[in-house]
Amino acid sequence: MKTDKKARLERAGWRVGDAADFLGLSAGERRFVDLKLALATGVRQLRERQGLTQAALAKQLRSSQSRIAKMEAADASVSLDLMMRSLLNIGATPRDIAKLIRKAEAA
Amino acid sequence: MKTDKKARLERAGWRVGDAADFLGLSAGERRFVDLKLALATGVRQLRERQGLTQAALAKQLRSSQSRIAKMEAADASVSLDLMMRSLLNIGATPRDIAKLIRKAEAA
DNA sequence: CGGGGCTATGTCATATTGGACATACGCGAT
DNA sequence: ATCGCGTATGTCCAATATGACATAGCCCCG
Repeated sequence: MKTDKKARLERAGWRVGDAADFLGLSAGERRFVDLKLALATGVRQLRERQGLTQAALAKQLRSSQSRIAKMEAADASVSLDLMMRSLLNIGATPRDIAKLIRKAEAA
Repeated sequence: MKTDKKARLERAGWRVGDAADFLGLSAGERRFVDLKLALATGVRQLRERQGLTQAALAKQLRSSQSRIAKMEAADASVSLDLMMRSLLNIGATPRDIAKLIRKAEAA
């Protein structure tokens, strides 16, 4: 894993390469955060493509600017549910989402 | 929407075709539940393919049999996060998940 | 007819996530 | 330098999801 990516994840509140490693869950967990990163990117792209500010999107989703920011940063405090709902309400189709997820393949 | 599907959703705690319809969020919400249904199905298939019981899977995921049951029923009380983590820990690749999501296209 | 193994459903206390708010940061324009 | 605008980050407490447990239903075997 590239160090800048690692740093980015750690800033986002994830503990990378720590004690969880010897537990069976870590492989899946890693994929999980990669997947979240991919969706986070998707949200930002879609939002920008529509020329919306975070605040505008927040209003549309009845959320808040800070949530959107955290979401786009794949902060550990935001759920996949919120990301998915956001994507779907921004106009992403299941197909678009599937595409985003396949991008997480590389990891 | 087929009536049996509707009934299943309602049993699972979703309100289908209700007041939310005139809010902007409903289209996305519908896609969201379809997506959950698709993933729920995926979890069950993968689990059965591996010859695991719900209890066994629960242990592997440090969860409980009842959560797994609700998850496979796409109960409104289970998050996408749990489903994703489960899928990933069961051996589903992002690619597999993307495929499941594309199945939600039809809806 | 049990009894055992598996799944379904309901409830509860605890843990995690949510929106809101405040505030800091970055950056271009005046 | 000081706005103005957008984004980032941190902290509240209200709302929602969690595992655990109890219990019920279903099959299948004896």
